[in-house]
This record gives sequence, structure tokens and C-alpha cells, in this order.
Amino acid sequence: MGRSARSRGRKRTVVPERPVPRVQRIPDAAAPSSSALRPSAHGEVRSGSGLWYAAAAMGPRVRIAPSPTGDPHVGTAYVALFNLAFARKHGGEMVLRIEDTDRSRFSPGSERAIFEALTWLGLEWDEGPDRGGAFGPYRQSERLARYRAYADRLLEAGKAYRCFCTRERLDALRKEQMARKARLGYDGHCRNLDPAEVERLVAESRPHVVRLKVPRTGRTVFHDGLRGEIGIDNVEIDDQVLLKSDGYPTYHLANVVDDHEMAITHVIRGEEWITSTPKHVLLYEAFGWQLPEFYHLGLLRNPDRSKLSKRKNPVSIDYYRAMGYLPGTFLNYLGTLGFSMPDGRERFTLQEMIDAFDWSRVNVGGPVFDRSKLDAWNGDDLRAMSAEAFEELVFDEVLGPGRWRRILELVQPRIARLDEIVPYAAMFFGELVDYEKVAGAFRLKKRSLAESAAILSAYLEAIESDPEARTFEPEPLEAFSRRFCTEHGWKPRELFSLLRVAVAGRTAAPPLFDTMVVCGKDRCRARLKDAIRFVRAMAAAESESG
RNA sequence: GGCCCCAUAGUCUAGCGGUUAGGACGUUGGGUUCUCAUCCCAAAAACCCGGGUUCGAUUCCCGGUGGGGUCACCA
Repeated sequence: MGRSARSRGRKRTVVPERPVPRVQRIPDAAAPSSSALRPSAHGEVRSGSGLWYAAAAMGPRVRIAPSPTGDPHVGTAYVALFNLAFARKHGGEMVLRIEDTDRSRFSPGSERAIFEALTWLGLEWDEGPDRGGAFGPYRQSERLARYRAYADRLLEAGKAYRCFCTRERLDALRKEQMARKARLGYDGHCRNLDPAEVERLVAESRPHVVRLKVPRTGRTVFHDGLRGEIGIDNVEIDDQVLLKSDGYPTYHLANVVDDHEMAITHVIRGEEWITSTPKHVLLYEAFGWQLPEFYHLGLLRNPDRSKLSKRKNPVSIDYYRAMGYLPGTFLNYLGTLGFSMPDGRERFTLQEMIDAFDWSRVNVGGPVFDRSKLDAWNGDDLRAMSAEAFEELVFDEVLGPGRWRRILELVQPRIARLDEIVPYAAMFFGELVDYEKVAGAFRLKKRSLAESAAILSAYLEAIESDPEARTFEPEPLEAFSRRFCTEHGWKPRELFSLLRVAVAGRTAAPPLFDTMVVCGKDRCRARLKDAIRFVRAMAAAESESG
């Protein structure tokens, strides 16, 4: 089993065994009182504590909790990798939970894309919406009744309150706080409303939220397995919204309730969550639940060291797949961003990382996601393959039957000789294209270069949020694009010719939207970005010389 | 701005009081190869600053600086 000596000698205690963190543990720093360990007996809400203990005795339970709001993010894979490495190392389990409580940002298809991307990488979870498990359902949208019941429980216990403040009032409040440079946050306006008044407002079904009643004094401290003790004064903590006016929970409530009900023992997530962890700790305390162990990983960064974002970097796992990175190589690269092998080896498999995994070998400085090493390794790995394996991979990943067929359909009418297929189809492959030879095509009769760059930029932006554009299928994409033109006062032919050059790197190409779709969303995005950069440079050069 | 986290070459990292500060990618130079890619050799390149603690700090503590995160009815 390979358990270390220090983690042996398990007793039947309420606290599950845990690996000893590198940073010295401050005894009882955040340990709940013994009364808090007892399964709570608050009546109608099932606490699930029995399952909690049973599971904990079998090894850690961790979770990844992606939000289905867009393309599968490399950050999700990064966090999943560390969760999995830890869980597997200790014979535990990983849960995949879909955090779909934001209806406005929900993106259909995103959930499946997440499953596929993680599966491609070989990051396998034990329980999830797609494969069930004893702690389901694993989609938060399917657990709404629970969150409401728990919120009620807090309300009854006087640990939360209903807030009827309007959006307008909140906006005005924030504005005023900013003007005086005061601490931002909810002012507790509804915190002590007269119960009769609350009853009246509820009776007339006035929209409201439920907020946590955060203590105004004191300090909330928790232990981070990678960073030691972290504390924040309670005055810094807002009266966090738990239940939105649409009846959906916020992340804070849902994540605490689910982590408890799903018997999660170790919460391993990105550093961005550190400042909200005290809110979660307060919630655990309010419910009287056992705290999980927290581990906050460093955040993946852009080259400028800001948090990795799609504005500055491709962040979709699909992009890296489309560019032809090998999943094992990609995962290996992610692993080296923060983890190192005891023997200094840099090339390792997932299994080797699992076997060697230890928190003392995890670095929390946020690493820059810089592809140059990944490229070198990927080349090494391609070279190391047999010709047969390489061929198979090319036909699977680059010339897959569906994609190759679509390419041929587009190419067939446009060539005179079979042999022209490959040069003609070149635009569908490779990352960026060379605009030097077609630079003139960016010059429109009635538009300045700056205007052209601006419209491309707006288009790139719009394509991310528009539901039709997001499908990335020819018809909806065209419908969206035409609508975009009218909204921006552009003629379709003007915009479309810019798009054609930007995406294909040529002035002649198959129908624009077919071309875009076959190139793929990620490649289009990258080329569009590059084209914008190129056109801006042209504009700058021009204004300098003219 | 308040709070919180972080700090070894351009990038990812090793180091856990005494080292010529190690490796990888990248860069530069050279070699092999008809070219390219590969491969081989070599080089340049880092402990953010200031105080402590210590016989001795890259390493421990404090402060500063810098970077990042967070301050939503988003997660």
C-alpha cells in the first residue's frame, strides 16, 4: 500500500487520518470543537455524516468543481492533476462536481467538453454526473432543495438573515464607499430587520437573498496544508450572500454543503480561493461540521504574471489538443509547474507522479505557463514514437475521419488536380498564418486600419459570449456575424473579407463560415488575435511615416 | 486602496544553515548531418533589498520592495 509510517496507526477516531503537511501544523488552530464533530441533529436535513466517516476511513476524498461556463480550462486540468495525484497516492477518490449555479453564464455543451478534455488527459474521476456514485447528484442545479433547506436551518438558528436590499441600493452603496475610499462591502442594512417586517416582506414575496451573519469582531483562522496558518479579521469579511434571489445558492453555500455531504476530506484548489476560505470556515462552524483540510495551489500565470486568462493566452484544453500536443506530455508539463520529483527527473508519467506525490514537493509560487518547454518535450515524444504509432496518431488527432472529410468537401470543388489538396488545405492546419504577403487585404476602401483592428477585436469579444456564435457551426455563426454587422454599422462584405484574411491568411478560401468552423474555434481565436496585432502594427507604422 | 498569498537565471524548478547554488527549456557559440529537424560539446545567465538570529545565511525571524489574488445575487 505504500503508506508512510507517520500515517499508520489509525485509530477509530472522528478525525480521519491525514498526511502530515510540510508546514508545521499549529495544534487546534482551526480544529472544530468536539461538539462540532457530532453529526448534527437538526431534524429534516440529512447530514450524511455517517457516510463521511466511512469514506474517510478508506482514504482521502477530493473533488474538482468546474463550472460549465465555457471551454475546458487548463487551470481545471492543473487543479485536477494535483487532486488526483494526492487522492490516488493515498488510495482515495476524486469526485467531479459540476458547479452550475450561475444560470446567466451557463453554457450548454460545456459540461460534456469538460468530461472529454479531462478524459483526453487521462485524469479520471471516480464519481460524477456521468458515472454516478453514492453521494450524488453531482450537479449543483440538481441539489437546490438541499441548499434551501440548509439556508433555512441557518435562518432559524439566527446565523443568517434575509436581505431585501435592491440592486440599486447596493450599487449606490458601493459607489459611495468607493468615493469615501471606505472598505467595500455590504453594510448590514437588513441584518437586524424587525422579524415582523421580514415576515411581511416575505409574505408579499418580495425578492430577497439570504446572507450569512458574519461576526463583526474576532478573526477567522484556518490551516492551509501548503502555507500554514492563514487568518483574516472578521471585519474584512462581508455578509456573504448564500442564496440568491432566484433561489440558487452561491458558490460559498453550495461548495460547503456539497463538500460536507460528499464527504470531501481535502479541498485542493487554486489560490484565488484563499480569501473566501474564511467565509467557508464560518459556514462549517455555523453548521457544526468538521472542516476539511485546505490546500491552495499557486495560480497558473500569463507571461506578464497575471492570472492565466484567455485575453492573453490560449486557455482552452481543446486548443492544446487541436494544436497536437500529446496528452501525456501536456500533463507532464503541467505537473512540473509546481511539482518536482525527488530525484530531479522532469519527464514523468501520471502514475510516476502519483507514486512520488507529496505535499512537501509542491511549490506554491504561481508558475508562468510558458509553452516553449512543452514544445520541446512534445517534439521529443513525437520523435520517440514508432512510425506506426505516429501515423495512427496523426489520423486520429489531425486527420480524424470527420474533420478530414469536411476538409475534402471544401477542397474538392476548388482544385484542378488531386495533388493540390495538401497545399490548398494548409490553412486548416498549423497555429498562426503569415500575413505579410496578404497585408494589403486588411486595407478596406472605406475603413481605416484602426477601425478594422477595432472591429475584429469587437468580433472576437462578441464571439465568446453570443450563444449562436458559441456553437461554432456555420449557420448560427453566419447569422450571428450578420447581426453583428448591422449592430456595428458594417457591411457584411467588409467584415467578412477581414475575417477571411485573418483566419485563412489568404484572400481566396472556401466559404468563410465553413472555413472558420473547420479551422476550429481555438485556431480562429488565436489567428484573429494575431491578425489584430498585425493590423494594429500596420496602423502604427503608417501613422509614424505619414 | 484594504486584506491575503508569493519571491533562486528570460521561463519551470532543485536546494531545506557551511554547495564551485544543480537540472530542464530558451538564448549564444562550436561540431556531426547534402539542407532542415535531430544529435553532441561548450558558454553566458539567478538567490529582490535592509535589518536581525547565528561562528556562518539563498536557507530561520522582522520590515520594506516587487508580483499576484481578492474585495459580486461569478465560480
